[in-house]
Formats: sequence, structure tokens, C-alpha cells
Amino acid sequence: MSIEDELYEQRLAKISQIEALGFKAYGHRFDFSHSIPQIIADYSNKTAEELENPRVTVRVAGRILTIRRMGKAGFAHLMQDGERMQVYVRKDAVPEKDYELYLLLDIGDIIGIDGYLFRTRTGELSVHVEKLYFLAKTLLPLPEKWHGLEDVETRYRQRYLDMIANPEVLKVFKTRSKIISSLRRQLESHGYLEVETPMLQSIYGGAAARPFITHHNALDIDLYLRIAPELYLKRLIVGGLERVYEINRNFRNEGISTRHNPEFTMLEFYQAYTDMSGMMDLTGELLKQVALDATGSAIVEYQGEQLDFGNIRRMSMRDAVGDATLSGQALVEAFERNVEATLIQPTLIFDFPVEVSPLSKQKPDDPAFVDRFELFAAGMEIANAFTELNDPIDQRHRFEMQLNARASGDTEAHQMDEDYVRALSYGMPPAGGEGIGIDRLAMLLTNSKSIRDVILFPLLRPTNAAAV
RNA sequence: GGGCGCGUAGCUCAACUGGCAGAGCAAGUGACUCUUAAUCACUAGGUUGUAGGUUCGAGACCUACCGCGCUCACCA
Repeated sequence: MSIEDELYEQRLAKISQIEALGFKAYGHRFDFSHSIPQIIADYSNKTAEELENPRVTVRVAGRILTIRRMGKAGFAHLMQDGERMQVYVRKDAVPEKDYELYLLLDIGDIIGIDGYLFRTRTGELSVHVEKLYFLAKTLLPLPEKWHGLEDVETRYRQRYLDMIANPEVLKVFKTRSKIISSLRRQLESHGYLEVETPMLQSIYGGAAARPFITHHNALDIDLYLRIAPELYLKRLIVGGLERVYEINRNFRNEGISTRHNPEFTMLEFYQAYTDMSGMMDLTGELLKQVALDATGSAIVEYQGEQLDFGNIRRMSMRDAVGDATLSGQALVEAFERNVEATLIQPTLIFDFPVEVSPLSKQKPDDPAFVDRFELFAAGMEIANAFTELNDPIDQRHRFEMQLNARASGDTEAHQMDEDYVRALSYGMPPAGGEGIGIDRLAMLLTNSKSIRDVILFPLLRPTNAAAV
């Protein structure tokens, strides 16, 4: 019998014992009076005397992290929402069956308690237990309490264990949530409307990437998982929704790395009657506020560097490369090869060659370039924005150039989207648009080295379930 | 896809040049009414990722495969 089976059997036996005492191994609703973080926030600075007069009674729930039994009394730590609270159980302070239950508890069990707050002799804020409730039995052992769970593969495959054993992981995902809610709040305050556009598309576009292909049975057609929502969002600009945004998943059938997950979250927003420079100003405003909302500061530490989102630099691609003679593909290649990784401080790079920008509007004074910028930080591309191309004839021409590129082997070139050209043909107001990679932004604002640390369930190769 | 590295008990890690697979935590039994990595005593727990090979002998060396990490390419 393996150790795990043995533990499992022992714990099944404990379920019988717990039920024999009159408790349910898997309980029902439990209305706690205070969350553990609440108690810590409200009572951490209270003295032992203040906690006695008047006595603070609490009903608390949580997962058992540690147990220290000493004959006829003992301590345990409960964890809720990433924070821990010590509880003290004395044989003469609880009903007889509750103490028998206490003796049967395992690390990992979820329990509820009634009791009152006090300070131990060493000063730790604790709950003096008067009644125990049993809420859920753990049948499997938790990772070790001291080192936690460090094996990265298990952390990603069994994220729930990672969250239990490594409370800082909870913080990362709370910060990610704050980032998204901050962006929503800000865009709404600018009059933007959140919309949802198709993930299943019969023509994919809006980015240079290879798609995932799937099949719809009833229509008997292949469909693509979207690589970007761009062309649909701009149809909405044509239709009169003048400020729209979408925060949702894109899917790109490409490599996996510390900066790439096949499905990733993108914010895209479009605003009629503005242009690239309007997007530049808005980007600065959004990022400063999102950094403040997520971390409390516009200056954020990332991997030993202080990134200042309060003061975003702007530089043309040619200036960044340092060669005013380069243009087209050669300029982009020089930029990607020599400059991109060196852009640690948040930097807007503008003036992209028209060849790599089939959806952007050309500069009025230099048609070799378009009014487009990308935001880089920590050597990563974070955002991409431009003055939207609203000339349907030019757009058709750009698509045709993309088709030529595709014919000569560029598997990531755009498809022709006749309906999109038709939409533009009804007249799209001048507009600016932008996409921000939420996962990468979350990396920066949580000081995470890998995109997998900011995606709850990153894609891993499946294994035989038994192996993990 | 290429290169480099890793895989030992549920978890965190040892095991010298190829020579009896070990510790702490977790688990079980016992002691203990203010502990906090509780303490003390005892007990149990292993197909060393998988399959081959070399060898008197393999956790270690060789080959292939599986999985993960880093990195390059591609991309956001």
C-alpha cells in the first residue's frame, strides 16, 4: 500500500469517527461573523485588556494549517483568504464531543468555530474556542508547511494547492483582478462601453498570428478562434458606438514561453474622432492609474528595476534604432534585434513602417510610415495602438498586399476580409485604437518573471492523470 | 522546433569516484492545559519519471522516450 493510499484510508476512517460523534464530514452553510483578515485588521492593535472589556465573540471559518496538541489543550492556525489566525482549544472550555472532534482534526480540514478573542502569553491575537463545527474533510495531505509547494509543475497543474501552500500567489491574482477592474473603471469614466465580439470567426484578422482551427458541425464549416477582436470592434465604430472596449481572450497557435501563453487576455479599445496621439495621452493616464490602483504607486519594482508608469517616454522607431536611413522591414528588424530588449522603462515607440501595419493610417507627410505606436517595458511589448485606417480603398489595397505576402510564404499575413472593407465603405469616423496585453501588464505589476505566474491555469502538456 | 538543465517518500531535500536509498516536515501510537517550524519517545512509509543497455554491482554511467524549467527562434 502506498503512503498516499494509507493516508487516504486513515482519513476515511476518521470520517467515520467524525460522523460517529454527530458531525457531518462535509457540512453545509456556515455564516461566520468575521473573516480572518477582518479580525486581523480590526483587532491587531488591541491590547489583552481591551479584548476582555468587553469580550469580543466571533464565529470564524477556515482551513487548518497547523495543529499543536498538548494533552488536554492545544492550538491550531486557521487560514482564510491567505491570512492565518491562531485558535486555542481547551478540553474544559468546549463540549466533550467538540474536544473529541478536535483530536481527530487533520491539517487541511475546514472547520468553523465559536469563541472570543484574546491574547496568548506570547501576545498573539487568538480565538479562545467555545464550540467547534466541522465543514470539510481533507483526504489528501497538504504540502509541507515550512517550505510550501515549490515544484513549479505541480504549482501550475494543481493551482489550488499552490494557492493553499503559497499565499503570495493569492496576492498576485488579487492584483491581477485589481488591474482589470481599474481599467474597466477608468474606461467607463471616459464614456467607453464594454462589448463582446465573436471568439469564433470564419475570417480571422487584427493581428499577425497563426490561428487555432475548429469545426462547427451543424453548419459544417471550419471556424477560427480569434487572434484579435480588432476588426469587429471597428465595425462597431462604423455603427456608431463611438467608444468601445473589450477585455477578453485571444488565441494564437504559436510557441509557449515565459511571455507567451496560447490563450491570453487582451484589452482592446477604440475611440472615434481621435488619433494616435490621443491614444498616447490616454495610455499614459490609464497606466499611471492602473499602477496606482494595483500597487499603490506609479513606480513599480520589476525584477530589480524601478519602472515609472507616471512618466512614459516617447521615441520614434528611427531614433530608437539610431539610423535615420532605415525603413520598412529592415527598420523593424533592427528595432527588434537591437532595441526592444533594452527598453526597460515604459517607452512609447512611434512611427512604424507601413509594411508591417496593414490596419493603420499612413502619416500625412510620409506615406512610408503610419501613425502607430507600441508600448514597451522590461523589454516586452505591452501595448499596440494606432490611428485607424478608415479609407476602404486603401484598406483593400493593404489587404491585397497581405495576400501577396501570404502567397510568398508569410503564414501570419492577414486574410482578405471583404465585409470589413464593406463596413469601412459605409464610412468610419477617424478613430484611434489600442490593445494592451493584460497578462504582461500583470507580470509587471506583480513582479512576476513568467506569464504562467499571472495566468491561473496556464497551458501545459496533459499527462496521465495518475502521474500527478 | 533547436540548445542547456532537472526528475529520489505526500512535501522540502540528502546519498562522495558506481558499493546496504537517508533526513526533516506530514502520517500512526504514547506523554504533555499558553503552543507557534511546539517538544519528547516509538512506528510505518520507496518500481529513485518510463523502457532498455553497460557493469560483479546503477539513484548515479550510456541510449530512447515522457514531463517540467531556462534559453533561442516565432509572437503579444
